[in-house]
Amino acid sequence: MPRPSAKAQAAKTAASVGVRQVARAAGVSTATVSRALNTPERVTAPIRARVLEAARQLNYIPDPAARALSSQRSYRIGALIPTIDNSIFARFVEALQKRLRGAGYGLLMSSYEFDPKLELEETKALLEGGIDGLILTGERRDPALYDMLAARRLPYVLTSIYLPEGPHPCVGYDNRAGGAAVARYLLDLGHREIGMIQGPTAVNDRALLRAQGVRDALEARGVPLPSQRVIERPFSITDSRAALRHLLSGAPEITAVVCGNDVLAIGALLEAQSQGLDVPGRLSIVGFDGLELAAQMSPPITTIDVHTGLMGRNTGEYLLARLNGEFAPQRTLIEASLVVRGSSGPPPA
Amino acid sequence: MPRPSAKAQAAKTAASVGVRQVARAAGVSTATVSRALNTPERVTAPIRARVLEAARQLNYIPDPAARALSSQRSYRIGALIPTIDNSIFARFVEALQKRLRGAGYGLLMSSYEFDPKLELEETKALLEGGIDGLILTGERRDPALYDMLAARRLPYVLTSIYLPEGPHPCVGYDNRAGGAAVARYLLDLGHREIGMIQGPTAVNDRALLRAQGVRDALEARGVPLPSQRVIERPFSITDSRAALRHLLSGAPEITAVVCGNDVLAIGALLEAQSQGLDVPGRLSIVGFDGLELAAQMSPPITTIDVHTGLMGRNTGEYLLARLNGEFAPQRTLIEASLVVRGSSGPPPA
DNA sequence: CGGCTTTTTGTAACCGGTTACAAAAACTCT
DNA sequence: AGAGTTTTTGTAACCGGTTACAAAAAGCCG
Repeated sequence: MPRPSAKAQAAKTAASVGVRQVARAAGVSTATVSRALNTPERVTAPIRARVLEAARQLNYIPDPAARALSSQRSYRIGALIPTIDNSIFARFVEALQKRLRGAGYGLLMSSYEFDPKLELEETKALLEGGIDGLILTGERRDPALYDMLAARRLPYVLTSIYLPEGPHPCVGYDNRAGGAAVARYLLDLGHREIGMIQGPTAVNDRALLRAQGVRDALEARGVPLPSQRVIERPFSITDSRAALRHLLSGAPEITAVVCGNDVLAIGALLEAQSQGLDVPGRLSIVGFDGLELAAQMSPPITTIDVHTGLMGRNTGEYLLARLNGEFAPQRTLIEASLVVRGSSGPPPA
Repeated sequence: MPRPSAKAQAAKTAASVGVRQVARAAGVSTATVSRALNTPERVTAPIRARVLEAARQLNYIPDPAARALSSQRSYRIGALIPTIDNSIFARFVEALQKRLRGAGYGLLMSSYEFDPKLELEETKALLEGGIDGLILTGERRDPALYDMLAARRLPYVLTSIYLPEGPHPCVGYDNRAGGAAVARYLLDLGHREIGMIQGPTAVNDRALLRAQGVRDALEARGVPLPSQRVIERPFSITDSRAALRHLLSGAPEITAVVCGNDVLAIGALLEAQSQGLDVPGRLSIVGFDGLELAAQMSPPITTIDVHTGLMGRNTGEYLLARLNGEFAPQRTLIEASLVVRGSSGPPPA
């Protein structure tokens, strides 16, 4: 009965090259092959050369699952992005991915459309799929999520936000200071009748901080911001256009509108123009983020550039350092700079 | 010497719950646990209940690496997207991800910025990271990439393109027909002096097909499209604005511009407006893709809606079917529909 | 009710790497 | 040269699931 051999045969035929094959070809042990590939400095030069040559000749590709199982590392990083439907995340993800790829890590990205429940679910799915680290956006979220991370001791980092204190590592910019900066800029131009179209503050702490920054600055100069001049809307052009209509009908005296991000600002600009309002002559509009499109509108939109490419690189840097057991600063502040363009100017005389 | 036991001890302490623990708790074998979780119908109801209860109580989470190693499946799908900096891919990816997640698959997305070399590299990285299937955009690319897929027998599918024949499975729309449709629409309006701002045809077969469709339609009606009325540019607002300037200076008589996608159309519209040209009175502008932003511009832009959400779902569907050994149609045509809006009208009298 | 088929469950090998530990080799120094 | 130390290499266990095969249990039928 040729049973067992037949089975072994079949298995062998299907099997591709593994460490054992490479080891045999190079005349060394499997341990040496593994070392030659992963920690080359722990193997003498001639042997290393033999192994690498054998691996090359056999066209050896390590099995990622086997590696993950035995090393207890998946070489995968998860990233939770509120939505990919905003190109502000494009540069971030691109830079992040580039940094991680260079270190042998893959990126698993999920979006949750600003829905905390979905965020929790996606996190669960990422954890169960096996990741070595996680990237989150902002701080506020279901505490259960942080519990899960703690239970697994999973390295993570918050982005798009800078927290001067608290337990969470972060790489991001100061939303509140940014909000204050645009508000001060408008005040300095002479605006006193100011309105605001803010993002969804309940589920988005960046939107909340930006709005608070604006309030801070206005309050400091004694300029009021009554609630009927503040409208909260999701980040969409359509919603923003409706918001501006509403704002102007309720408070036609306003001369400037601060928008929670550039998407809202673009919507506001389009609406103002289709109403025949001169921007910035009649109405100044300022945004936040630094989208390419904002710069290309007519007039180009004044905004806060938050340098998300830089943030992406630094975020990758942070996680890689943590995963390698190296030092990584708990907080990294990304500069955010006011970019003055044509959509803002002095109020009408 | 308590050596071995000490070691075992340490290992056990660190170890979290696995199939063995669950099996012991439920009073069954590890095989039964595995079956109860993965193929519940192969286990009697009472035993299944016991196992599931034990797993729940112990808070058991299967190790994805171990599962991948022994089942030879990573439960991961790779997707290569030209760029995430175009929200047309946002809906696609979102829908795709939703479908895959629902079936227990994670999505590894990479972008390559329309660079074929980078695309090849990213593919290699994805393959070496372990994926069960791959999603590509368009057909034309380095043949080495297809070779790699063939060598591994990796299921894959092309998207954003529909190929009536050829070896590759695809889920996508007919770019050429779409291009012809917009051109015919303009012809029907009475336009005879038509220009085109097309995408990078050398590295992007969708852009090429769209342009060909336009040429087809014009030729069929005997309307010329001389080369000085065709400009090729990368998909960016900035480039598109420059392109329109150039086009109008070289051929001021044109009354309509066909754009390779909505990003180009938006740029063209912005440029036309900042030159004080009436759209559509003086110049009609049409795009391709169906971005939200295009619909929100003033005037809203006439375009071809390619239903990428639907495409995403169908793409997921296709790969899942293939991975489960079920039947999956080799080609799926996604409808693309002309959406007439305010940016187009009859030529000036 | 005994023999035969079908279904359910258990045992243990296996996936393909990594790494603890031991053995061997190379190096140091008196 | 030989004892002691350090470095290099090999052996084999291990990671935590899945699954082939065998054994046991259940179902069927004359």
